[in-house]
Amino acid sequence: MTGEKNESAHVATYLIRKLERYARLSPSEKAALQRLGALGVRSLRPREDVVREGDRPRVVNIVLDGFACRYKTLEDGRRQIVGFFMPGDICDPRVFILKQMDHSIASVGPLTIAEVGGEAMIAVTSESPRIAQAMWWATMVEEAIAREWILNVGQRSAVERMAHLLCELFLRLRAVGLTDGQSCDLPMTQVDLADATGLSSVHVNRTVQDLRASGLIVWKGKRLTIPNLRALQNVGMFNPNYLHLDNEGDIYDANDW
Amino acid sequence: MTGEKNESAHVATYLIRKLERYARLSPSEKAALQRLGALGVRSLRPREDVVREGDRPRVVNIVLDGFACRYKTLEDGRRQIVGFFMPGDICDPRVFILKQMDHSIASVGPLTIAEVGGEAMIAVTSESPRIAQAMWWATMVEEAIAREWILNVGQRSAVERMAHLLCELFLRLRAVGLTDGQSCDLPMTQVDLADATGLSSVHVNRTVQDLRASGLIVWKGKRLTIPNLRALQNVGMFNPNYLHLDNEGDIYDANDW
DNA sequence: CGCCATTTTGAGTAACTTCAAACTATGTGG
DNA sequence: CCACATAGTTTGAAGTTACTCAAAATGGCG
Repeated sequence: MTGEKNESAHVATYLIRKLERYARLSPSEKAALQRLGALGVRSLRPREDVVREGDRPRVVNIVLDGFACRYKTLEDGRRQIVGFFMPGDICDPRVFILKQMDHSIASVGPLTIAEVGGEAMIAVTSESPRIAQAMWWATMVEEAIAREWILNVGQRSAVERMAHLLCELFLRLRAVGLTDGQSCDLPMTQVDLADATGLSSVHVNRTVQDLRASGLIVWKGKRLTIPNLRALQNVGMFNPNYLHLDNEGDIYDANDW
Repeated sequence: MTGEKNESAHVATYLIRKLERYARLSPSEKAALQRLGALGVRSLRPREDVVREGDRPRVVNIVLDGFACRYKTLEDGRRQIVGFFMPGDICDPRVFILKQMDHSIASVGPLTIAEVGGEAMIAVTSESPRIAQAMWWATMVEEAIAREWILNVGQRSAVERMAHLLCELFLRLRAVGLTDGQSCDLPMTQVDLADATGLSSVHVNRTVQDLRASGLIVWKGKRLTIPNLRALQNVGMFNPNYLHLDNEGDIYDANDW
């Protein structure tokens, strides 16, 4: 029950934790983010669309709880997941600039999101340059993740790809405090992983079995354990630099508490 | 000799053309962009690195003339091109926020770029909200392109992939006025295309030959002709929506000329 | 002309796909 | 608590696409 305790008390907890990966925020900045996250809260069941390709984006979606994914489809039904969203992730702080969505967003497991109007997003960033910077940072990290995925799908073998993806998910979850030692919740099915890695679900299954057999992962019923993260990283040739998790904007840390 | 005439007279011609895909700019805004592009101009020979993974980003690079690419490599040498830059493209208007590059940028053919300091970038966007918006727009388009590449590499077959990539390059070039009817300059080698599509260069060669045999492309010595763009788009299941080229910000058009 | 980069060809192979069926969990209603 | 339905995982076997290796041909350039 990921984050249920926090959800009621602090809607934007993960958002704040995420942005604080870039720079520490002042209490008033945190309060502003809390207000953002509390605006319009929406709950979805697994596998529901949040926005569909072709829609005119009306609001900025911020993930409060659960997982979502961006995906694109080809005319003939082939589907590619092009990114995962987890608590704290902002689905493009400036989407509303665009006339139409070029991809869809859907829930993976059960999902809670905040819907924030464009004006509110602009307001929060124009009031705090540090938040504005943090939004740019988050956007660049997203782009970096997309590029790493191109590398993943373009060059890595099936085992490498799976290992890499699992490392990424684990580290991103850990960055917002959603891991529990070596374990974390993972609501996605093998079919989802297939769509995300560009492999067939059959091959994903065999690959997962390989990783299990090597003792690199323990994965049962929506719960993933990585006994030796370093080892899994090696298999996936995972270099975490693209996640830019090391408090890069520490120069911008708030000093007004 | 792509853009040589313009280069001396109007350094930032393509940058302006590109941003005007989003919203028409006022003369003073254009002048500001001209000044940006004229700051530090740098020329590179083919296959030289502009920035390397691990570097601390110092400046924002803006392509004035020629092609560049972003690429990432794996420990064992496998290389993936994760995006191409062409004249008018900005290599991340806010890179300097990050502590280190998570990828490298290199010239493809001969390349001319402008190096713009972070302060100048901030200045130009804070002076004109329309330019600021246009920078966000350009960034989102870049991300959209990256996502489309994930789809390309993850789901499309070799022929589809090649067709799709060529359509993208052609349309992006056309958007800044660098096509000549059905033709355009393309400095990349088949090895580059292989690195960009995640295929082996041998297979790229065979795929290109297929496309040639079907009359879909004429490609000889750095010059590409697409006799029937619609047909090539169909083969690649190319939907241009992700390029957001249709003057999406027309509401923001300047009315002060 | 000669050198080097690039493209092209051939042949054998590996990685992953497809299809189809069986098995296992999970949740629901009686 | 069982029976059933449904979603998800697992297995087997055969097929394909694209890869590798290696060599030959072509092209561009000084």
